[in-house]
Amino acid sequence: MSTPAQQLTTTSYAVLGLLCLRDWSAYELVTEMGRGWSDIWPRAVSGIYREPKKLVAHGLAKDRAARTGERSRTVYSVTPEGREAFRTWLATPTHAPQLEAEALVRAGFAEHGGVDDLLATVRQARSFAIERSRVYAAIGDEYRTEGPRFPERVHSIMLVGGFLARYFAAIIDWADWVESHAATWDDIGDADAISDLDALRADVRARVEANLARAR
Amino acid sequence: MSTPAQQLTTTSYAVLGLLCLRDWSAYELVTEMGRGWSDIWPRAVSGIYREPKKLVAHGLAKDRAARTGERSRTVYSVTPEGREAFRTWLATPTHAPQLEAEALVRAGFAEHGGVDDLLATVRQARSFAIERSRVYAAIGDEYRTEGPRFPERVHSIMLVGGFLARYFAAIIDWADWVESHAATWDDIGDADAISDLDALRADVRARVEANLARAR
DNA sequence: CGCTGACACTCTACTTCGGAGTATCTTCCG
DNA sequence: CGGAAGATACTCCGAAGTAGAGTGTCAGCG
Repeated sequence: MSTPAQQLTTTSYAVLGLLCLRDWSAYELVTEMGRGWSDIWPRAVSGIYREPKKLVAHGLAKDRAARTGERSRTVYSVTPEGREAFRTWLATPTHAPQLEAEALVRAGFAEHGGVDDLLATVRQARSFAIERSRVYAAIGDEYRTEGPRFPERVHSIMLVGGFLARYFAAIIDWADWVESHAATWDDIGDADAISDLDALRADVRARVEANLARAR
Repeated sequence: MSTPAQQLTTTSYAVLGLLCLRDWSAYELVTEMGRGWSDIWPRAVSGIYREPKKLVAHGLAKDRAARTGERSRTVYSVTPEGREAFRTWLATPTHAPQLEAEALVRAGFAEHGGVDDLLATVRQARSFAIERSRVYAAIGDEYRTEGPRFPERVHSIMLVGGFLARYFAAIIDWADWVESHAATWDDIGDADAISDLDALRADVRARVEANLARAR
């Protein structure tokens, strides 16, 4: 038996992780990845539909046809080999996080626009973090009223929640910091016109050094 | 003159933003994007080489051949239309940030591996944040001893630095929080075996609610 | 009852992007 | 001088995203 040509990726393992929890139809996998994982592993719908097929090709999952009325759908389940492969993957080194923050690209060239542009950008980033926090607060409420969907793995979910809460807090904190300074700026085009530049520098320096002070 | 087929992307505008600062060879653009922007807008080298050509096709930049000995290279400069297009782009709404954090995928399925796997993952994420903070501390030292490369735009750079310092702090904080809990776990396979699960929940809840308390 | 809109459910073709690899010239250092 | 590192740029192929397509189900409304 030859190795299938398509390589398994982090996305493959994320889907495999879901299959280790229960059987899912392809649509359910798409919905679950969109609802529960897109803040830390965003993937296009088409890509998610591809993954379980790859897992089947690798022998890590099995598919079966199911029906809703005359409507056909495919349900995927994990194989023992799949469980083993997932456990093995968890023991491999992790890739570094990658952040794509267009708002930061814009802030990094703020001098080419206006103060209003910068403030609008910052407020959009802030709104994003608040809205996402709102979604997770609702999930927390749901857990407390109806119980978690997978009670046996709540501790793992809390680890993710703890990260996201801190990540969104960092965005909100940053946005407020920028706004507190930029709102006083008349002219953004030249650093010479920024009267509180030293305060900006001092904040950054103190925080970077605080991070380094936590090195082991 | 027909509109070129390839659409301009955030990467296009990031490169255009650099061109607004000075002329750059393609190699210099690749180096600069890798050094100064990859923590907020990571892009493959091959993709960056493609961008200035697109800008030229759109009339936002011009290219000219240059030489080092017999070695040829291409130097790109911004056009007035390019400057205007960049200014216009800065006034458009920004896309939400996107984070791909494999460590979080792993943490989110931690119950399928061992405590050691989780701790290793968390420590790798922590090391990443410390190392990146170290790079920015060195850049800060360089700014203080040799002066910034673009003194007129230091305030914009500080805005990016302020975000990254907070982002890395969030990662370090999260890693220490996870480690403080996970190091006491014997069995990670079932939430029933997690004696400090309530502390995990309380941390997440308090932080999510603190974020919401900052809503406007 | 029939129609419509939203949802359930899935896929494909094409384009863009990333990573790995390639190649050649230039400079520096032992 | 030779080798390593840097300068300089590109190609190829697989991964991933976008846009679009299609079909069944169900609830609500005229």
